[in-house]
Amino acid sequence: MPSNVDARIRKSQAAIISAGLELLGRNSEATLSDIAQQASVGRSTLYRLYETKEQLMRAIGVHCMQCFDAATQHLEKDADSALQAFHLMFKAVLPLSAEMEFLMKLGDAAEQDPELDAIWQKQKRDIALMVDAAKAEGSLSRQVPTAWAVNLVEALFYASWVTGAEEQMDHDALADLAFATFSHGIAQQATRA
Amino acid sequence: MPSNVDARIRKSQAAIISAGLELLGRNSEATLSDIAQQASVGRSTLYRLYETKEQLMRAIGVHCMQCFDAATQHLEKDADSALQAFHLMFKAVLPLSAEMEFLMKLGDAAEQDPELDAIWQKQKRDIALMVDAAKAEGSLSRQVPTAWAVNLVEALFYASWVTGAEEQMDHDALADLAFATFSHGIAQQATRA
DNA sequence: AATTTATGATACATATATGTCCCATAAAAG
DNA sequence: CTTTTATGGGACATATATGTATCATAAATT
Repeated sequence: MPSNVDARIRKSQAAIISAGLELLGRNSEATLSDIAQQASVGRSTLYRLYETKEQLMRAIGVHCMQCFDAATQHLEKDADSALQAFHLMFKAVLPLSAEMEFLMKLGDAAEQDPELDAIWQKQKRDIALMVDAAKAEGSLSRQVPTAWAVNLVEALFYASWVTGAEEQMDHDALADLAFATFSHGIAQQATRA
Repeated sequence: MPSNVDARIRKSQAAIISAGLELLGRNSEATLSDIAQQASVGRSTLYRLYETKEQLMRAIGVHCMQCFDAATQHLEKDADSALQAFHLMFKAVLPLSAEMEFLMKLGDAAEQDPELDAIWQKQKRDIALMVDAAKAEGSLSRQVPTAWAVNLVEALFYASWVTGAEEQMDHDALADLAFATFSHGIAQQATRA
């Protein structure tokens, strides 16, 4: 899609978002000068495209959400069951490590910004729906609070990301570990003597 | 213990550490002025006691580690099994929510500071020893990488802390949830048809 | 090819957090 | 009670990130 906006702008924006994702992900106090340099873009251009630092953070946050949405959109269609959807989710999300790192490190900054917080809460609501579907299906225990399950998913993202960074494990193996931990951890105990 | 240091210094230090724990935990870009004010202490006093902001962060980090150590020291003695030690650990650690929040939000700042990083790594090594003990005992699966189990513990701390902040759940219930998720999640599957 | 438009470099203004110094005062220590 | 010592407040210096404005140049759109 050509999109009726100047090609130079699109190029600059892409470079800035990518650089910001990397630098702000690694160190949330990275400077706009650092980001401009990393993006091979003049500092003026950055300020022309994003009025303030918060707007840049917001733009990157939105970008991350779009990535997540794109990666997780078709889960419910492709999955055999509501539970399996979580497996596909881990497989789809773990490769987005840069975006994950950004959202992780974002943390407190997100709470202050209403727009970023809205994004974050929407993600959680989507996961909550998946949890409820799995409960309705009978594959997740109704004893487990939905809020716990949702936060557990986030936590498993975190654990996967950290483990992937420390050890040299590929995303697929991590996704399997995460899903096994998730499902066996809060699955309804089928047959117990 | 009177400790041969002036009573005023001890009082100031305690107030500063407490204020820093709270403010830096909530927003890692809190100002030294903010902290001094919250501690009801002159800014000069803060600078007299801690030469730089990093030193203050370090001091708070050390304080947190001491709290964790104090809370988890007797686990292995009191626990019936290596696995149960994790249950006691969750119960002991979750009430330290301020310290947890600080260490969570610390994140990237810790990696930069060698002393804080050393503290962090030591914590992980201690947990790794507990994991290995539980593996040796046969209550945790040897299939699960120790690194994964360690990061899972951290992740469950995170999930517990977030859930506790969102919902109004008491620490004991959260500890039970976390332990159940942990043990059923990576436990050796006893009898499976 | 002509025109429009984004770019990058530079200079400039500003706010703010950090860190230092000093001194009268108050509170411990002896 | 006397001496020692930490405190708090204020003034001061400094570095640095943010944000603004200008303009010649280069790259797109037409």
